[in-house]
Amino acid sequence: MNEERLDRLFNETLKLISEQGFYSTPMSQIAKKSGISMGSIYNQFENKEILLNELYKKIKIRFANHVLSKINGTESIEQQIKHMLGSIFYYYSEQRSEINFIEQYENSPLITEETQKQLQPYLMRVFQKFEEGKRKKVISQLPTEALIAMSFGAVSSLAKMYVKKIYSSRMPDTISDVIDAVYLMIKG
Amino acid sequence: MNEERLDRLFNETLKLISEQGFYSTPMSQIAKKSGISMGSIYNQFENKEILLNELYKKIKIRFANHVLSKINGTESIEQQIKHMLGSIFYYYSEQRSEINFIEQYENSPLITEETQKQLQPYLMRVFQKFEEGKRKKVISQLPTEALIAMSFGAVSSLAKMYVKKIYSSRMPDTISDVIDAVYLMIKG
Amino acid sequence: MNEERLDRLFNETLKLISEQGFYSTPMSQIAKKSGISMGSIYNQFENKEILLNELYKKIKIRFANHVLSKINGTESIEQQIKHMLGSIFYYYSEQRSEINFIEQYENSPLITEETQKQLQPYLMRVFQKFEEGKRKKVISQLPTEALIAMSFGAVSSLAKMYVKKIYSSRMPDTISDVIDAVYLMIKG
Amino acid sequence: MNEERLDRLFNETLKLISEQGFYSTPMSQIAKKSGISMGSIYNQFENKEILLNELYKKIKIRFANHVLSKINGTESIEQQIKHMLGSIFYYYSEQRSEINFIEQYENSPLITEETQKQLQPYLMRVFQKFEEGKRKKVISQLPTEALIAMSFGAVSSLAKMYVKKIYSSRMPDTISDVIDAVYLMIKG
DNA sequence: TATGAATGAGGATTCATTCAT
DNA sequence: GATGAATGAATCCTCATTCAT
Repeated sequence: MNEERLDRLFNETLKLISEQGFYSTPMSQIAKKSGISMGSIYNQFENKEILLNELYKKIKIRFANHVLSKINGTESIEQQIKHMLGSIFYYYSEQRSEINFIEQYENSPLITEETQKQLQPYLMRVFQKFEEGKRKKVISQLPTEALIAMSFGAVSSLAKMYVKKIYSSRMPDTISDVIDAVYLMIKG
Repeated sequence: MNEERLDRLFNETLKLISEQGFYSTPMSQIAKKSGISMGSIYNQFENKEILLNELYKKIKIRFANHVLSKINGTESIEQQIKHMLGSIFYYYSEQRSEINFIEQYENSPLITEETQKQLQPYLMRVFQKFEEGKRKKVISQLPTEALIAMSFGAVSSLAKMYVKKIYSSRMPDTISDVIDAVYLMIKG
Repeated sequence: MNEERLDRLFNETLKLISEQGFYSTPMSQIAKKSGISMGSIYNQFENKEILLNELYKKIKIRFANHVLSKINGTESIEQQIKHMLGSIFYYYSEQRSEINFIEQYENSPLITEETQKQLQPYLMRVFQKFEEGKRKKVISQLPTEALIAMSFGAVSSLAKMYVKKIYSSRMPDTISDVIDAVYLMIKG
Repeated sequence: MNEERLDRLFNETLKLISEQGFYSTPMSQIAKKSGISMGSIYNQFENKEILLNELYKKIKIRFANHVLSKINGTESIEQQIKHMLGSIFYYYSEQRSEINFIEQYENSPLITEETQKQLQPYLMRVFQKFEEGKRKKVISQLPTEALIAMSFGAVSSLAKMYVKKIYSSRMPDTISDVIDAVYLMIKG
């Protein structure tokens, strides 16, 4: 299957599943929407579960790269971490299909230890950045994983709430305030 | 259906679904495990979706009550909020089936605006407590929903990570440190 | 599933498969013809393979009982064996569906050692009858299994050929001659 | 398609089907194992059924020639017939794949009258040999087809039983005894 | 009200066959 | 000729739901 077809398959699958859920999206519908026959899909992916797993990895890596793109600079650690948090917020707010898919998948029995492990390398650079911050004493000495979980969890929850409009629409004005607050938490 | 049977039904459903997921848990299995016939289940709940929705509400309310039980005291706002955060951490760490079910449900197409609204009253008291903090200037003036989302998001992410053992097992020692850090974030 | 329905299912399955073969007979057709829904069939039999296996055992036992019914008498060993051979000939000639099914099954990868073993007890009495003949010196001292295989193989081949009409239709006249000939073989 | 490729195709097909059965052996697997592309197979054989039919005829003829090779001699009719029976026994015992394929095919709905007729010429010489025996009064006056069916059926059943090891392993010692016994049957 | 056998629409998957290269 | 990716009809099987007892 050439790249163009594969892309189409992934994109349509993502769209359908984020709208309808895994189990309300039959393979036949994926085939129809993407214009790829079921036979070809099964030629490429052993079964539905594997298709979804591959899609998950692809999207998760794309997300990781988006966040990582903010930590290449020569800025201060504080600026780099705040940029990361900002791009997480952005991704959660804007890339609704991707985030919806990721959260469905991560809370389903489909996810495996194995898959999680395969994605670890992509998180390594984030990890190292926080460790660097700890060494330089610009952030708290709490366990690194804790700092990452707390800050990423805070920002993503915020963004999800924002999108759900439970919280009307004043958010954009306060994003940088909010990220400053989150940074206070990890600064200690 | 008497209360004892209903409880049994809910408990077994929760257990099965948290282990296998919604779509890998047939009604027939629920009937068998709970010792309630399928006829009786359908007599009580129009269909599977409604059964799950009722179970979701029941569990979510139980969770809310657990957290709310911490804000009845005469302690300082800070103490009360820290207790809430602590009980969220506890719940996420210990009540695995409940949390797993909740997260599956909230990330599935089964959840509806309607259901979310029905649960709003239970969050009202949390909301009021944060508002009180803002009035008394002991916490930040950021939007209340933002403060709640950030702090609850930080603690729950932390707890989930802790459980997954990505973060080995030193966590219990640092829970209060971590909660202190989260409080810094909302204190502003 | 009550006995009447089960009988209907077995009979229609037998008929369809002997006409069309295993793999050209979908479960849906079996369901339709027998008037039993697919759900009910799968409620009773885990899968198609198991349904066919059960049918095979049932038919094979019926066949065995038909043959065994001839060796209860007080006649001479020779008479009893000749009667058995006659009833094999009859069965192969008349019960076309049963024989066709049995031969399809025994030459397919569906048959298992296990199934063969389960049917052994039904052949025991035949075995003992031949052993008795050997003890009484009325038949050859060749291995008992060989005597059975040879004589049953001869008669069944004969019957199959007869049915296929390769051999026109004079057979009925000579059945007893033929059985006498077969008996010569085992008499030694 | 050159002869070498065709041979490879037939051999691999035979092997696969004798191990897995017709319907558990996809064309794609045959293509892969034989190293012949599906396109080439379909270029040579209109469809799967025709491929199998051609293979059947090829194997059946090979078997027939093996048996016929025993009746060219100048030996007595008795010796020639016994040699044929011996070679049938040998073939059934040793050429497991071929025999398995033949029996699967002959008991499936794939076999046609037409195919059977095409193979008749190969049996003609066997037929004539038995007729000669009848004329010379060295064997029974039963219908020739009956004599052939009985004797071939007896020997092949014996060999199949022997292979299945139901009958442990003493057989080789007694083959000639057994063939003598079979000859008694046709001698009358 | 409780039961659970019966139903059949719906979905995942397979595989013979085609055809553009 | 040779290739093998692409096709989609056909099949097995599942499971939410019903209803006679």
